[in-house]
Amino acid sequence: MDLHEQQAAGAIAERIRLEREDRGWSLSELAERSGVSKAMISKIERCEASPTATVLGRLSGAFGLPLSRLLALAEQASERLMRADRQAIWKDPETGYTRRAISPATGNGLELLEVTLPAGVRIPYPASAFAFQRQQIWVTGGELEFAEGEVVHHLRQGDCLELGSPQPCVFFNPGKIDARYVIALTRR
Amino acid sequence: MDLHEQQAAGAIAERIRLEREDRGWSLSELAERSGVSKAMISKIERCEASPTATVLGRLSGAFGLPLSRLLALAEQASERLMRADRQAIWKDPETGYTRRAISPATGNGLELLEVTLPAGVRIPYPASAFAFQRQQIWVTGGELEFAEGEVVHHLRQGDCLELGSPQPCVFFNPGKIDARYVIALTRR
DNA sequence: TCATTTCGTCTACTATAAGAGACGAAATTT
DNA sequence: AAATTTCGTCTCTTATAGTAGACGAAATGA
Repeated sequence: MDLHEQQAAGAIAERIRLEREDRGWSLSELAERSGVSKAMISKIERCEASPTATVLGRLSGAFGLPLSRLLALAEQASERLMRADRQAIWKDPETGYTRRAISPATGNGLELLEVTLPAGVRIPYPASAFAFQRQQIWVTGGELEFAEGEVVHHLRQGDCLELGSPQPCVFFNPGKIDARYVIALTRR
Repeated sequence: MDLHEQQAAGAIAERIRLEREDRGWSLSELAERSGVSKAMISKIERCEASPTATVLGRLSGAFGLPLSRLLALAEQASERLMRADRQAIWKDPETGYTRRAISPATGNGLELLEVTLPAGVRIPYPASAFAFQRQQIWVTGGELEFAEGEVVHHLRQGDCLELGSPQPCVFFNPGKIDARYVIALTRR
């Protein structure tokens, strides 16, 4: 279980306890309302179990919240300050492509990602990935060839590109050294 | 498993398959990227297993999406037309309080709920439940005593109240017959 | 045409989520 | 103060989530 998941699990646990206590419900009461055993809810709140989608659905139902909203609240619950050593990092085992989530979960829809793209690596994205967001790409090191639909942009260190309407895109590093760039995006 | 959960599970399954296929990834490829076995991903996509929060976290990580966003997309994926017989209903076993989700998941932030509140029943909500939404209450049958912080509103059939700033609220049915009302709310 | 690879499903097994009920601590009642 | 209730945790069992690897079908290549 990596850092990202640990945070998620802990945040979900806290959020469920919070929603329950806000309503003044005991474990037994929530158990009765949701149909999930109180032993299980206790374990979930203490991070001793990872709830299934089924159980999360029942709990969010009892709270009268859509599941996505319960999760969003959980993610928002964390700190406004995200220390460098707590930022979630994800690395593609195959290409060495690395993505670091800079922003705290409380991003108010604004997210910063720092990406390292090894030389020669090509990363395609479907148009749907850009459907509900605006984003900019700021190259901080190396060079990047960014294909936005049919249009190809050659970006060098310091360049910053704002993306247009959603299109299938490809990130490609044509150079001999790692490319580094920052993605800034706002949701919706 | 009630209707709400069935839909959720099915929608999650579809969404995961969609995100995977959009990226042109095979089960093996997603398995490698996410650290979840391809057998498990196959079961999840075919609704033969309910993924744990841990596994959902790994999958959303591989897609580069926050978990709440993946779930939100899953919920949005359903039809624009929500047939009456497919609307999720939740009933409090203790009080008989019933809530029906009228709107399709594609509500664009607009949700309609129809509530039946039995005579004499009292339902409190914490202020936090109203934090990121505007809502109105429209009484369609019986009468409703709605306490918004210190202020108490007596609502009769046909009345419609717009809620103010977030405060702890209480729904109470002072009458002798079921109260029925519609909640219209916009998120954020 | 036959071999090789790739894909998703299936089988068998292990790890763990989930439920039923017991238990001790704390609060409440009489 | 003793009895009763309420609360959250713990124990034990069962159900099922999750993994490793085999398998047949389809696609690809020689």
